[in-house]
Amino acid sequence: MTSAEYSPLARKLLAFVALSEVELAVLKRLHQRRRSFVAGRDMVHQGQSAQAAYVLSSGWVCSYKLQADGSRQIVDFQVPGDFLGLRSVLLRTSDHSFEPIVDIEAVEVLTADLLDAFAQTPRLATAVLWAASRDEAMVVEHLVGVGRRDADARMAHFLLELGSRLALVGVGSRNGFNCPLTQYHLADTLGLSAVHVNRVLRQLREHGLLTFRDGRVTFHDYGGLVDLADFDPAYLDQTGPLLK
Amino acid sequence: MTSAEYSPLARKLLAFVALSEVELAVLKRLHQRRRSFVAGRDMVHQGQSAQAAYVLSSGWVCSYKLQADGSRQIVDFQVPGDFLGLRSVLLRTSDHSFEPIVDIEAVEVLTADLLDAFAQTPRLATAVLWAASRDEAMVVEHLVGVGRRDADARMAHFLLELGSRLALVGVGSRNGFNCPLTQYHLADTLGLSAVHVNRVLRQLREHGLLTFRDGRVTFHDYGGLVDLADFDPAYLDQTGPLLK
DNA sequence: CGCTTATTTGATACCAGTCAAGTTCCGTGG
DNA sequence: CCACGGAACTTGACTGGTATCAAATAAGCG
Repeated sequence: MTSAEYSPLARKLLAFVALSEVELAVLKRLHQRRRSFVAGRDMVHQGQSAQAAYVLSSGWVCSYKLQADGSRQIVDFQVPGDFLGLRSVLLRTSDHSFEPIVDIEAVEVLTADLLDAFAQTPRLATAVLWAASRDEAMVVEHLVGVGRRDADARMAHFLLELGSRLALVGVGSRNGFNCPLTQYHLADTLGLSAVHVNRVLRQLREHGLLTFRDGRVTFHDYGGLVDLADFDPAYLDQTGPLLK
Repeated sequence: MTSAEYSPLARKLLAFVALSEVELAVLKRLHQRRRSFVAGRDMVHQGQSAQAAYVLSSGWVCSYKLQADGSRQIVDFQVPGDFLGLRSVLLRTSDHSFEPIVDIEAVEVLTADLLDAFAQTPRLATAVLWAASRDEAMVVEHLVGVGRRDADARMAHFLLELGSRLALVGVGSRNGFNCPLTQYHLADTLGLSAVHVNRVLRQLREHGLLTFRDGRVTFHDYGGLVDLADFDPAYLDQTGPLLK
């Protein structure tokens, strides 16, 4: 089997743990049901108990939490191959909502099937734990940004991280990437107001660092951005299977 | 075997997954080596690759990230029974540093032993995944606070969460809890300056909500704090084993 | 073409940071 | 026993980064 034939999830997990034919087969049985969701309409609502998780096949999703006062905080974004709602399933309560940024395709994974698969193939559980750890590392980096970086550095760091993640799955490079997000998404991600996001983007543009325009992010001065944001992609990169 | 005889880690995992005698025995073999660390001196340094994780037996630890400009962001706190450095082990790079707040006792868990144990007893891997998910849920809640709550609500939410966590392990109640943190710890946790932390604490005190003084947090108006912080402890609570 | 959504810009207000100085508390050594 | 030094805490005055309010301009879309 060549790499191209694997599902997005298999490709992701293979970066962490070398899986046998048997384990890959178990993995394959996990997700049979394909589902589509349209942009802008929530997939799962906060507080709702989830019986299924998803693996994103195509499109972008963000997960966020709403506050009593109506403001929202976007926690992270999922791109193809990412898990979606794994924590909701494990903790038996959806503590997030999920919004598809564009129309998406996802495969459903039932809780019971997932737990069965873990019992059958321990290495699979380890692989998922690994993937979850990487996701947590991104949330941690996000927290640091919101807590301790000013608006410019926060924006630069976020867009650099997103660029790196997309480059890892083959979409985008050091020159930039296509990006369906609105400035409101950026605001809710970075803990800023939409108005200020606009000003920050203007500043970055006027300083010759990057442009965010017409659904595309273009990096004009990658090194300058890395300096500004103190960006270190170590936590994203996985050079090869950790467990042979 | 009665509950009191379990190790802190076993007690924690039993809240998520019912473990057999065999699994508990595997768990017990995992941590044989006890280690102590003195307050204020880092256990693991950022960037250093870790070969071992720890389970905290007694004391408090915080994990944090340092920025190039010298500021730091505390990501979370560990109290007895919590994992420490699990992500560092899994991702083979320590992306945090750990500071013992007071003198602590911890048991060392070697990476290789942990992975072996997962292979032998899949349910153990599932249990650890569960525990890691709860930890991530706390980081997410922390992110929301820093991104979208003003300083007062942020402080109130943090102290309420800490109180609830401590109550779960039997230390502290709705009246308050003993707290070895300095106002600098609070500042680095909440993304505020130490000066402003002091002002916020004064306000909360003057409004009759809580006092932070002489190593003790006292809640004067629990309901008022819950309102101010929009606090919902659902993500902390685990009513019983999810996997029988 | 008129509606809505996204973006842009200016003016003003306020939350929280910074700087500076002072207090309390405690441990240590003379 | 007291003097000293350091760490944590406290308070005031001022500054500055972002939010908020308001309005104008573009860009899709039925």
